[in-house]
Amino acid sequence: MTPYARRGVHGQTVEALAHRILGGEIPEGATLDLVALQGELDVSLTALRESLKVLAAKGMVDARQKRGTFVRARADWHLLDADVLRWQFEGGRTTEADRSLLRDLAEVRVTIEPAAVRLAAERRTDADLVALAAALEAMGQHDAGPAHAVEADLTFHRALLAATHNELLERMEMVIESGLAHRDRIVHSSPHSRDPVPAHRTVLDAVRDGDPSAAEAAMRALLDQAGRDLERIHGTDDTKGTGGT
Amino acid sequence: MTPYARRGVHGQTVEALAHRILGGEIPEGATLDLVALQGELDVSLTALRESLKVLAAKGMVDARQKRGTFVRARADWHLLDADVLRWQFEGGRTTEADRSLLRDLAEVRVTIEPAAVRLAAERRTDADLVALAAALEAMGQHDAGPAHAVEADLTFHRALLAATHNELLERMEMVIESGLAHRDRIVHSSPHSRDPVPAHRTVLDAVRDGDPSAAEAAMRALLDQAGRDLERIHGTDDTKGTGGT
DNA sequence: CTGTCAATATTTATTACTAATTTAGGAGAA
DNA sequence: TTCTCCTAAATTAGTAATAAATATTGACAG
Repeated sequence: MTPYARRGVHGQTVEALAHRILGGEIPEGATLDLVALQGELDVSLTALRESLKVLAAKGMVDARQKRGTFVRARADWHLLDADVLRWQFEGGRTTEADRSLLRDLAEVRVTIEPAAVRLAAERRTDADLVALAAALEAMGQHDAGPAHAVEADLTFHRALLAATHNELLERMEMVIESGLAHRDRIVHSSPHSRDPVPAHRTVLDAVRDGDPSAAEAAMRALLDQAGRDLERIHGTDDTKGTGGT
Repeated sequence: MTPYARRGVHGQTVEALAHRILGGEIPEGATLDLVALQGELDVSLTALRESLKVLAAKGMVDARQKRGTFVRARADWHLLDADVLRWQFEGGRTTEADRSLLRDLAEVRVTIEPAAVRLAAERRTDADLVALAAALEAMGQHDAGPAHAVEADLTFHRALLAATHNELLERMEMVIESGLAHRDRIVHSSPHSRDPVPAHRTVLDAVRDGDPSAAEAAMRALLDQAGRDLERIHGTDDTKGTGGT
């Protein structure tokens, strides 16, 4: 499920270290005291090193002989990595950096998704359409619980990216997913939520018709509406609002 | 420099494994015979495990008890990771998958960069403008060698992403970089290459003026021209062509 | 002042062993 | 038969101690 093995002591060690670094507890450029951490986290040196290897693979730390193991500059973090993205949200309560990340996330969505639907409209196969229709269907089942609806929403957007038949764009799923997940944390399943299905159906129709411009317009409308809804909730701190992307 | 520690025996092991998997030598879903690999690569079991940890962090393998360590489905690979991207090109000669990846890369650029310059035009600081101007300056020095020109080109586009002040978009650099690097391998520094500076200057001017629409248009023109040039070279296999993005 | 060489400290890699876990498969019950 | 639970084997996960490699530092010679 998760990209790296999250099982066992090792996984916990990775998470603990990641949270410390992403939370700023261990600042950029700091050299880690391996022995101290070893005792602190209660793991062996080998386990600690394997954990650091995972973080190194994500550009967060670098271990060099003599100089020691140190935290790399934030500019080197693989912020597009699914784990790094998740850790940032898990880390702490809503901070300033958190808010900034959220803005960035939204901007990426607005960048990627309209372009993606254009390609999807041009390349979608019948199988893609089936997947999209199924996701839309699932979104319509309001009685299956809020978690179900969110999952269906995500599935729809994932299917959309898959329909581009561009492997790289498909991987942007991680970003879209993070954005959606957090959005959901704010807009926690209000009973008065606006029905997200119609807007999504408009997108699907355009994709089915192979009309890139209409698809893009529909997607922009969808994102724009979601953004305004979110803003409204944020501003008034009122729990009524949107129910979907 | 590289995200994971590439030094020593360990780095080599990671690369070797990565190439085997990305090259299809070890197919998706295959379970790895750790002991066999250990002897084959001539490393200890621990070192092998640490290498696999790096690959696990990039979504390429998963190690589960009893079931063994196996190659994950390609859909799980972190294709947006700089290393994974690089390994794919390093792996083998120009294959069909390679060509497909190249197309995907180009599409991502066309998606990201026009949107990025819009943001850059709105948010660029004076420092950003200085960096952009410096990169443009460097591009103009035709006598400094082809490698220098390519590096300057890259620097320009990197500075552009930085000017968006969106950390996530900034990380897309990896993708842009891969695209540029490979483009360069095809368009190997023709002496008759078209001067890339004017098109880039148009972009810079629009960004300086804070005109998002003009900036986007200029970037689209730039990408479009580069794409057509590349296509022409590809089609006619003629070495004359573009000299910049 | 500069470059080479060696001392030194610290990480990386090896070896060998133990522990934890998970799934396959069988036993027994419904 | 089929489902559940339990046992057992297989394999990764983790520990610890040691050896090797390598980068930094300082000293010394050119």
